[in-house]
Amino acid sequence: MEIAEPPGWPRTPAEAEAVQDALRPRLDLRGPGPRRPATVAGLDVSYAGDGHDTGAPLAAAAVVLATATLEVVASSVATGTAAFPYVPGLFAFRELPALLDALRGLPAAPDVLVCDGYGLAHPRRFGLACHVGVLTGLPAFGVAKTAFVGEWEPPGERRGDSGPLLLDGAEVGRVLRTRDGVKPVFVSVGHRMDLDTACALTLALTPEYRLPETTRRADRLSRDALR
DNA sequence: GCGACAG
DNA sequence: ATCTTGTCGC
Repeated sequence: MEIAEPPGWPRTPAEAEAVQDALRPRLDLRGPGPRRPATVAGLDVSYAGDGHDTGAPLAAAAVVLATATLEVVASSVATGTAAFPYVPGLFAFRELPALLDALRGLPAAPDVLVCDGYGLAHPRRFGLACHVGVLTGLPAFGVAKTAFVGEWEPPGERRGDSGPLLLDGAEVGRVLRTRDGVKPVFVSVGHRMDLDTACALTLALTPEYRLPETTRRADRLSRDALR
């Protein structure tokens, strides 16, 4: 798929925040999410050695699944190096260059992008899923494995149970149980999506495991590409 | 000021 | 994120 090259990549935290502020006006949080997405792409990045080092070798993967059958219909990998230090809140800049390269390798644009991390549930309300969504123009949301910001209460123990992730009184995400009695995941919208649709899609992508099949496939592909 | 902090 | 042994359970 085609993706316009961003103006430039930041090298310092201050520059990174400036980029976020420049992209923020392009965020589309209106209206419902995609009606009936035929395909969903999972994105993930794996590192060699210490994932904190700048310059660490990495591999980014994009795996497209048919929403109905969860079968892989396309995939792409891109290797590179971490061009930005790991800074909670700015970690999108570490993975973005390689992730966009991986997406460019796809034969066609998927209907939705699922990121391994956060969207609006972010200190500056602009996590990885927001960057990816704005830069590709595609609907995007994030599914994170651990808490980052906001207040929340553990949801019920059954798959499908959920509760709000609140930041300053606003629901910026949802804590969702994808498996009975298993630690919940944190879902938040990135671009051209609504929370209900994002949570419904997350459940559709987790018929067997806690994490979405999309991110599981992308994780395996990126990890394999590293060796 | 101190600690916590997606991957 | 990655580095690792053993262990519990379907």
